[in-house]
Amino acid sequence: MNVKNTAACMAELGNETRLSIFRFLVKAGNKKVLVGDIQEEMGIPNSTLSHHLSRLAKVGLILQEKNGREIICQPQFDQLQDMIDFLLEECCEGESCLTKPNTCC
Amino acid sequence: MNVKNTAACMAELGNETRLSIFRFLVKAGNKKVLVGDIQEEMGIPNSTLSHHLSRLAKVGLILQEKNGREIICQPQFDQLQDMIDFLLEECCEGESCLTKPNTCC
DNA sequence: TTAATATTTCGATAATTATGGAAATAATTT
DNA sequence: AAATTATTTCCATAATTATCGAAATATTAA
Repeated sequence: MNVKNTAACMAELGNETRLSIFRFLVKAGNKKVLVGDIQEEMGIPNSTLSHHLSRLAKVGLILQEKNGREIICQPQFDQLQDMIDFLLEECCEGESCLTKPNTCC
Repeated sequence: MNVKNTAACMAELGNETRLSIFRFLVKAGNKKVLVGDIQEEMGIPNSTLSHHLSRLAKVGLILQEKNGREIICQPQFDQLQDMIDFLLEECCEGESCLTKPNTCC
């Protein structure tokens, strides 16, 4: 992971609509969630939803798998974890940290 | 934590310059870092840096404490942790998850 | 082979953001 | 008090983004 990638992921999750979509997928976990399911949950127009999903997919936070005329959306936990790891990578240069000594490093 | 707050934090970290600034502060941990130190590290104009710092402060990811004519900047680990926690809050509805069973929930 | 369904692409508009120069403020030193 | 230092505010510009209606595409069902 690097700054560019991590910032890109963060930016995508930095939109309320996309964050809600992503959390919905994270919650669903290994269930098969279709674009239509997300639309029903979120109540936003097709085109808007499609825009957000393609952005999440572009940075690797979700994967879209085609199945007939439906598309299954899955969150990519590895990518999420890499993003979080990068954020704390060099925390406190290995020493104890301000608020919770030795817990964040 | 809620969607609004978390998205706001993510959005701020979704900019490469701000992410670099924030990681620099996280790395420094409990050392006193001044705006000028960050400027030296980043090599960007005063006005641009000030803009980014005030955005990070606005969402609570950093705290700026005035000390004479200098300003000490500190990362807010609690806010960071809350943000990360919210992201995984309802992960897999408590069941094992796709990539690393029982590790993310 | 027509109709229905699921999803994306196109196109336009409004809003937000990043950037940095110049001036302003505020604290310290001379 | 004048000069220096640290940082912010103001201003303008260019770039990116969110939104959604309408049309397009692709798959399945009638």
